Amino acid sequence: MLDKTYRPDAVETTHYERWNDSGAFACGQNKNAEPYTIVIPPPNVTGSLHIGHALNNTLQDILIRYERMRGRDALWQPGTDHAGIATQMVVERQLEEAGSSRKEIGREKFIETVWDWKAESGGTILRQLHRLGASCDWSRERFTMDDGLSAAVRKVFVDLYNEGLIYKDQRLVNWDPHFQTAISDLEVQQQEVNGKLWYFNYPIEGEDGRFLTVATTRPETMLGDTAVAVHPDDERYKDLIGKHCILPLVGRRIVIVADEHADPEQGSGAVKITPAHDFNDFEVGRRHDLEMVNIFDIEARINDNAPEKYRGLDRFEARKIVVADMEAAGYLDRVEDQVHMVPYADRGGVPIEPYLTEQWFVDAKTLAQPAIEAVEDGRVKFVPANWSKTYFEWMRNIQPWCISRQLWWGHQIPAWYGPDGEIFVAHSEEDALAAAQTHYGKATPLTRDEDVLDTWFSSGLWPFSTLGWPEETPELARYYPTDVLVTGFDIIFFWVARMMMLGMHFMKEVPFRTVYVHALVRDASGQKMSKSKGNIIDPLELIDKFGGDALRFTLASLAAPGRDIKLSEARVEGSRNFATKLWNAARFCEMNECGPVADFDPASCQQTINRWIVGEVAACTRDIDRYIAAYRFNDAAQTIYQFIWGTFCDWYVEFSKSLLNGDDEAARDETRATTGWAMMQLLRLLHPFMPFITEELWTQFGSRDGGMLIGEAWPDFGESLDDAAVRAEMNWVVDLISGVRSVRSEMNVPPAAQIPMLLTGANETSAAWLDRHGALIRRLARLSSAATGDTVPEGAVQLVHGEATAALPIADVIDIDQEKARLQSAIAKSEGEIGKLEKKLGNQQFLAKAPEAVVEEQRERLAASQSTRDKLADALERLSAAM
RNA sequence: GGGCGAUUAGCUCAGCUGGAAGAGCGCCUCGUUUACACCGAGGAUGUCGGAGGUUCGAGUCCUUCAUCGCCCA
Repeated sequence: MLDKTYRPDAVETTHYERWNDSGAFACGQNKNAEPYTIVIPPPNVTGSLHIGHALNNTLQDILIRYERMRGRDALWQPGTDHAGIATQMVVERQLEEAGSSRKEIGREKFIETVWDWKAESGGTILRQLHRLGASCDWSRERFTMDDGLSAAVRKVFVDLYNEGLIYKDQRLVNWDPHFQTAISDLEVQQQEVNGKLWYFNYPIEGEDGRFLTVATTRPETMLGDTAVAVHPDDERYKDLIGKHCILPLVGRRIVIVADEHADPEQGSGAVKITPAHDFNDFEVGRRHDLEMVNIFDIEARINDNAPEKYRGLDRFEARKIVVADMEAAGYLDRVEDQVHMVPYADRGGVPIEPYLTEQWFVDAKTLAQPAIEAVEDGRVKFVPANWSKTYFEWMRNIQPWCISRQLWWGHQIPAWYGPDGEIFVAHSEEDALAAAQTHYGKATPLTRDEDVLDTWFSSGLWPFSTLGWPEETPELARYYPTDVLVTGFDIIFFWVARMMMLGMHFMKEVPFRTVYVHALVRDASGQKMSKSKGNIIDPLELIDKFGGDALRFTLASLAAPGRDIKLSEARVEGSRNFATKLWNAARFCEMNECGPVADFDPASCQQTINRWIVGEVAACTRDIDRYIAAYRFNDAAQTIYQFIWGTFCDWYVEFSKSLLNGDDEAARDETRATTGWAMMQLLRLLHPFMPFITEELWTQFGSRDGGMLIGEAWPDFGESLDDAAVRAEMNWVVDLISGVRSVRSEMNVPPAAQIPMLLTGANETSAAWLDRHGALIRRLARLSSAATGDTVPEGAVQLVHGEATAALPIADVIDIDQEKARLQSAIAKSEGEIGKLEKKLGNQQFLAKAPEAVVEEQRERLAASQSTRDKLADALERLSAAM
C-alpha cells in the first residue's frame, strides 16, 4: 500500500542508483536504433550546481529520456572542462593558505597538485546532477584534460598551424595584470565606474604659449603617448597637422596627425594617442606608422620606457603622481567628473590592461566562414530562430582569437623553439626534435613554449573529441553530428561559435543540427542572481525541500522560448503538490484494484467513459509529442499537468467511481483495467519531466516484469482511439454537471442537500445520454434524481443546457428575486453576444471576404446564443408566472 | 550608437501561422462526499502600455511614441 503522501527524499536516490547501476543510461543498448545525441555543455570542474545548470540539464534530460523511450539509442555525453584560470585560482589560493605558492613549488609540482585537487574536489557538479535525475551516460564521462582529448587538442593545433590558420603575432591583447596572462575579449566585463576626465595641455613645438588640449580618463598612459590626433575636417586644428607637440613630463616630440578617430564633438576635439595601451589608438598607430611605446610591465607597473621618476609605480599610483606633476607644471587644464566604462577581468576582478605582447592567434575569420554558411543554409537551426542573428552578428565581425594563456594549468602549446627562435610545432617533443635535426642538420636542443591554450580551444572540440576523435572510433561514426545542443545565450560566442568553427573544419560536418537557446533564470523579482546580491536560489535546497521532480517540473513549465525565467519557491511548491496529486491518484488506483492487466486492449472498451479516457490519453500524447518536437517545454508540461489534474483526476476518476462501485461486473472489470492502463500511460508521459515519482509508482505497482519505467516505450496510439461522438457525449455530461454545480452554488443550495433535477425539452440524444450517465451525474452534481420531463415544475431554478433546460425544483430554498436577477443577467449576456454576432453577420464585407467556414461558425454561434436567450426568457417567464 | 526583447487578471507569465481573452499562485464563498486539505466545489478581477495604420476582422501584422530589460560598441 502506498503511503499517504509522497516523500521524494525517501526514493529519489534509490531510483537514481538503480537506473545507473542497471546501465539504463548507457548508449548503444540497441544497435539497430537510430542514435540521438546530446553533449552536455561541460561545466567548469571547479563549479557547483546553480539554478542555471539545473534548468539547462533538466531540459536536456527531458529530451534524452523522451527520445530513449521513443526507442532511439540515446547518448547524453557528460563531462567537465578544466577551466584554466578558475582552477589555477582555486589551487593557488589553497597553496597560499598553506603558506606556499605556485612559483615556489614550480610548474611540474603545481600541475600535480591541481590533479590531486581534481581527484578530490573536481566534478562536484556532476555528482550534484544526480540529484536532478540527469540520465547521462556516466561510463563515458570525459574531461578536457584527459589524454584522448589532449591528443585532439594537439592535433588541432598542429594542423591549424600547418594550414596557416594558427600564427604568432605581436598584438594588443586584454591583459590581466593579476594573473599575468592574456584573456579573451569575452572574458572581459565592461563596468561602469565614476571616474574623471582630465584635460591636459600639450605645448606645441615652436609656437610659444600655444597648446593642444587633450582629454583622458587614464592620465598615466600619457607617458606612452606617441601622437595627438585631430579630425581631418576640424578647422580649428588644420594648421597643426604634421606639426609636433612636446609631451610634458617626458619631453618626447610627438606628431599631430589627422585621423577620423578624433571626434570634433568630443572634449576639445583632439585626442592623445597611446598605441601600446588602447585598442583604438593601436589602430591609429598602425594607420600612421606611429611608434608603440609600452610603458607597463606584466604587473602593470611603469617600466623603463618611462622617465625614471615613475618607474616601478603601479598604474593607480602613477595616475596620481602624473596628475599632480602635470598640475604642478601648469599643464592641467581642468578636471571633470565622468562616468565611463572600465574593462574588468571576469575572474580575479582587476581592471584589465590592453597590453602589447606576442601571443598565438587563430585565424577565426577564415574558420568562421563555413560556420556562418552552415547556419545560413539551415544545416544548423537556432531555436528560437532569432538567436541566429546574434550568432551572425558576432561571427561576421569576428576578431583573431587569442588562444595562448600565460598559465600553467591547461594544454601546453605544442611549439618548441630552437636557439635562434625557429618555431617547431609538433605532436610531441620527439617529433619536434626530429624536425629540428632536419632543419639544423644536427641534433639541437629545443625549449618548449611555456604557455597553455585557452580552455575554449579544447571545449570547442567537445562534440567530437569526447567521441574519440582523432581516432576513428565507432562512437564517432555513430553519434556525430549530435542532434541538439542545449545552452544559454551567454555562451553562444564563447562556445557555440567555437564548436561550429572547429567542427566544420575538422569533421567537415556540423557539430549539432539544432541549438536550443534557453533563458536565464532570475529570482522572483527578476533580478539576475549573484552572490553579491545574496539572491541566489540554490537548486539543491529546493530539491531537499520539494524534491528533484518538483524542481524539474517547475523549470520545464517556466521554460517558454525566448523569455527569462523568474523562479519563486511558490511555483516549486505547486509542482510538489502536483506530484502529490498524482501520488494520490495512484493510491486511488491501488485501492480500487486498477492495475495493469495483461492483454488489455484500449480499443476494446465498451463503456463510454472508458472509451473517452483512452481517446483523451492518445490526444494528450500527440500534444506532448508536438510540443517537445518544437522545444516548447512549457506547453508540454502544461499539457500533462492539465491532463493529469483536470481530465484524469477531476473527471475520469470521479466518473469511474460509479462503475467501480456498481453491480455490473463486466463494466467494473473493464473500468479497473482502463483506469490502470490510463495510469500507466500517464506515468510514461510524465516520466521525462518527473522521472523519480513516476519510476517509484511504476515500481510499486506498474511493473509487471520488474522492468523499469525508464526503459519503457513511449505511448503512441496515433488517432486509432479517437472517438468524436464519445467526446461530445462526455463534454455534454461535464457541462451539465458543471452547470448544476454552478447554479447550486450561486443559489446557496447547501452542498449536502440532494435535490431532484428534471431535464425538459431534451432531444433523443440528450435523453439517452442522461439515461446512460444518470448515476454519475447524480453523484457529481449531488442530485436525488435526474430524469427527463415535459413540464418545468413551478418555482424551479432553471438552467439552459444545449437544446434542453434543466430544472431544479427547489422553490422552498431559493430566493425568487435572486433567481430572477440571475436569469436576467444571463439573458443580458446572451444578448450582448447576439448583438455582436448579428453585427458581424450583417456586414456584407465580412460575408464576402471571410472564409466560408468562419462565416458558418459565426452563424452557428448566433443560432446557439439565440436559442439560449429564448430558453432563458422562457425560464424567466415561468418564474414570473408562478408568482 | 548598433542589435534583440518585453509591456495581457493583484503577482508571475502562456496565447505558435490574425477569426469567441488563458494558466499557476494569490484573493472571496462553501465543503472533513470512503485517492488527495500538498484537497474538493463555486466565484470575482482584463478598453491585452499610448496613438495611428493594414484588414471583413488585430492581444496577434505595420508605423510611431512611452517605459523597462539584455547583448554588443
